[in-house]
Amino acid sequence: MSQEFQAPRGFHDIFGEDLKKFRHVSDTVRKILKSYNFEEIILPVVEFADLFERSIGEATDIVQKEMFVFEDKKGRRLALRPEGTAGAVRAYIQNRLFAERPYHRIFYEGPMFRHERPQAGRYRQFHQIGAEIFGADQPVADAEIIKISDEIVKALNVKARIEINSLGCKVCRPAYREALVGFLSGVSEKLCDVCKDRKERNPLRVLDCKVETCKEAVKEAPRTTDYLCEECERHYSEVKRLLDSLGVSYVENPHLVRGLDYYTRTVFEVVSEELGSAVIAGGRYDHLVEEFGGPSAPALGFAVGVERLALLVEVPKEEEPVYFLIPFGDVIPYALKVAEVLRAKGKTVELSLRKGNLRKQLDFANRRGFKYVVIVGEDEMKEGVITLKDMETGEQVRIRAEEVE
RNA sequence: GAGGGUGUAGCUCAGCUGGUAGAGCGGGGGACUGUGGAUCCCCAUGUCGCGGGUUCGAGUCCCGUCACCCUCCCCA
Repeated sequence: MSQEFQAPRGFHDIFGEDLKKFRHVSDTVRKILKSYNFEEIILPVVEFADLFERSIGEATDIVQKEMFVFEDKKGRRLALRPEGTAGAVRAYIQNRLFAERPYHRIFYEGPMFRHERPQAGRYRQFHQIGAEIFGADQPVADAEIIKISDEIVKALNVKARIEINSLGCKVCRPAYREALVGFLSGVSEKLCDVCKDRKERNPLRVLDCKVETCKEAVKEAPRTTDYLCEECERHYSEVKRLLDSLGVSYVENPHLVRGLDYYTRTVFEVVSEELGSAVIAGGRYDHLVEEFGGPSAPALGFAVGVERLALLVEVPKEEEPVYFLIPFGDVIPYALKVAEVLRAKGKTVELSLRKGNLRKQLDFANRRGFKYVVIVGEDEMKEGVITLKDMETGEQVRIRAEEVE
């Protein structure tokens, strides 16, 4: 067999066991979100490129080198979405959801695209489930979002720790940034080459660097939390107090900054030690809706990395039994009738297309792991019955299809 | 985008310093046309990722390319 085509780098077919894990993650997350009454919205995969450029930030890596950008026939710059929040904000404004009621909880699920080098748990097309709350400035909303993340990893039985931080707001962030830049120029020689560059472009990210010398250099750096204005401080304390009362365990990471420009105040990540990366992450973005021409609507949200979680989960085995129907001899029309009767009773029935004698058929059924086999031969047809065999016990009975329980 | 590794049958992998393809598992057929998990026999596993070069001769050496894995950058 010579093969002409393969999927492009970073694009994957998801099937078999992987798909079972994928669905398990997705179903679990959706169930939890629905229990909080989040409403689903299906968002387009393509948006105008500048939607992402202006929300995520021109200087970020996602925008600078990871976006799939292309032109339509009229020369407009479109992009495959690299994340979901920007599109959700656009939809919130465009559909005037803010006019319906003071706040909104929505969620969406689907593929995201980033043009980067694939690695374990990282693909060019990957899937996220994102949830957003629009029109809420209360700390309880932050606590709720983080609590949901905690519920998700617990429900999936995944080991992960929650890290939180506060980045401050329009009022306190500039002062902090200035202090940080000042500090960084002082330790400039100790920083790695990447960080020397980052210091100018995106100074907050230096705090996040994994190079040992940088970690060391940055130990005494000013912390975002030391520069919070009174309101941000109060907000952050309240979020923590609520998390404590909910029994959600977390660690404060003053160096957690996140890579997207739109974040304000609370940011958080749910980090898997095993993967060494975040499986859920999010935060507050209080000005984005307004910046995009909507009303003043403080908002927050998070995104769940479905593939990353799928790498970490075990799928519970509780599949419904499948009836494997073996027609034997010249009985196809009768066999089809039998299948119809069983399906009408809610059973899952697979008609065997395997050729060969009964022994082969049973051998095949055994290897496929079917719980039940239904044998329909000429004898059965004559009497209007079926032979139902339990493959685990080996017991079998001759009954009418209508009598199957 | 940078660095390293890998690519041989459906899967897991052998194949020594160049001499024209192997094993196990899996698959198909049979022993055995109405009763599975066992055993035995037989069969096919294939453009050795793809393209070029060196050579009398390339799975093996060289170059390019594509994909995957790992590290970095960054992120879910």
